[in-house]
Amino acid sequence: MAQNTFGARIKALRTEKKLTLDQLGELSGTSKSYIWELENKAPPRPSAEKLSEIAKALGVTADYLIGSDDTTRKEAEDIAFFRQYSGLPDETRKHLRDMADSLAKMTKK
Amino acid sequence: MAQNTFGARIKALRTEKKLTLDQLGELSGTSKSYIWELENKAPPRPSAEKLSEIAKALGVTADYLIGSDDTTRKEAEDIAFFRQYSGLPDETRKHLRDMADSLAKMTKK
DNA sequence: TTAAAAAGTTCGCTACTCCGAACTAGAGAT
DNA sequence: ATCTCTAGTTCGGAGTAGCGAACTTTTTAA
Repeated sequence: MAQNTFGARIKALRTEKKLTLDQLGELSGTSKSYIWELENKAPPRPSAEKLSEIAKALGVTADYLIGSDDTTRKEAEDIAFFRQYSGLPDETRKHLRDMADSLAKMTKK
Repeated sequence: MAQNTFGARIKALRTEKKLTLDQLGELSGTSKSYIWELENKAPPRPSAEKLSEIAKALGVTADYLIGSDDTTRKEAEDIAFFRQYSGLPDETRKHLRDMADSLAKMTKK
């Protein structure tokens, strides 16, 4: 059982994505033992670097994981997506927008 | 002279807001000596907690300071604002939206 | 059932974060 | 020129982040 908000959020996201400790460790440039400690030991005080990499690997913002503000998970995912989108090349962004249009039409009628 | 992107961004924001090392330290729950080290020593590896508090004090996102992605400063400020806005009570948000409307009209004509 | 593989847990150690306190530089007043 | 106030800089050390490697538990395969 997670001992803290931060750990609980990581664990929730990790298990939902069906990642093992090892896999998330690899994805975020850290170790499985440390991921486990973050999830289960209190209080966790990761470096900004680790936090950022873990958040990126899980597709949310760092602030959501920290829980420093009351950003909701949905918001965190949206912002993370927006950020990723902003960094894509022009053509890819257009591609994405087109797909969004199609999807919007499908759900509308 | 700042020795790294991270430090350069903090320094730029701090001096722009006319804050001293001491003041930013106070605002972000840290010390002036440490703020100075972040600005001038390489490579800085602050804890997530410190990073988050400093970002909040400077009104930008943590990810912008880290420079882990290519989020622009404008984006970082917008996102930080959006986040803050989202956490405000209904009435205050309405208030803000009204003010935005007025401002929009003024700039339009 | 049981052997092997995968996932999770523990722990000791090294290296680095972060602070306080002392020091230096600069700016203004007299 | 000197005094004072403020801002910036240096540094030693306490405490902890984060790792690897060994260990335990759970899952999978036969």
